Amino acid sequence: MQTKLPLSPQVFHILLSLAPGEAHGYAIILDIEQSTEGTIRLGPGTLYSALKRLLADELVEESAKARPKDDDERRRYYRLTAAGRRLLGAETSRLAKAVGAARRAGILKPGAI
Amino acid sequence: MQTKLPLSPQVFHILLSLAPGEAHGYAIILDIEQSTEGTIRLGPGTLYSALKRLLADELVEESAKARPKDDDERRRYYRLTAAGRRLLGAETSRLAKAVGAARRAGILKPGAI
DNA sequence: CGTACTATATCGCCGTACGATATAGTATCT
DNA sequence: AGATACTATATCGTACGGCGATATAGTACG
Repeated sequence: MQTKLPLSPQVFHILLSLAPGEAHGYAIILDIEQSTEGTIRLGPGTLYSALKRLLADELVEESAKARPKDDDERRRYYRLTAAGRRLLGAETSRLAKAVGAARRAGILKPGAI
Repeated sequence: MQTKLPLSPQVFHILLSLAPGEAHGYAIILDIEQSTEGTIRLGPGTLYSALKRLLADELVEESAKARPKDDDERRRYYRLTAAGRRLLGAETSRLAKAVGAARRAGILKPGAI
């Protein structure tokens, strides 16, 4: 994968899901669906293949976190690397500029978020 | 093409380029490169195939605008349809929410745009 | 005891981003 | 005049990635 901008919306949301801390794959799927109000839905093919690429590019790493003893054994936890966090920041900044340009072009209704 | 969200960054910028008014293909390429400071660069393959799809989906239409008499005859001008403008607005709103979420997650350095 | 959910993983299809190439007119430089 | 670069659109082939389908299997519920 090209580790440069722009990121696909899917990859951006995967990284964003990992920003607060570690999460396992299925939790990422649910989090993205919830936080985007259903606009972005990842199937397993999208998520696990994207995670594999992110691991290979060292933007994400697997974390051997201390699990509570009733945690589902199948879960694998992931977290951002420093490079992943930087890339997420760069993409966020790019998107913020794009939104600003769209605003200036009068795309959003006055008062829209 | 799916006329629903999310848009690819490339398609988003093509629509955004057409927001102020009509433009021809090559002008779109130059405008995107300039407005993104070189972050997004479309090759002809990307632009013209995307335009073809946007025309087929009636998000963009060709405009027979009044040309100045010294205008390059080869140029073909495009403009947003109402549906295209709505879609661009929906995508902008989606991106604004995503940027807001990233901000709340502390991704951007304090003071960043 | 069947249905649904949780959880990860792989396969294959298909759309699309992209570079290469083609064509050709215009502009600039020497 | 000839070479080079830029403007402008178009098509082709490839490669990557998003995505659904499928597999596996454990958990939860009624």
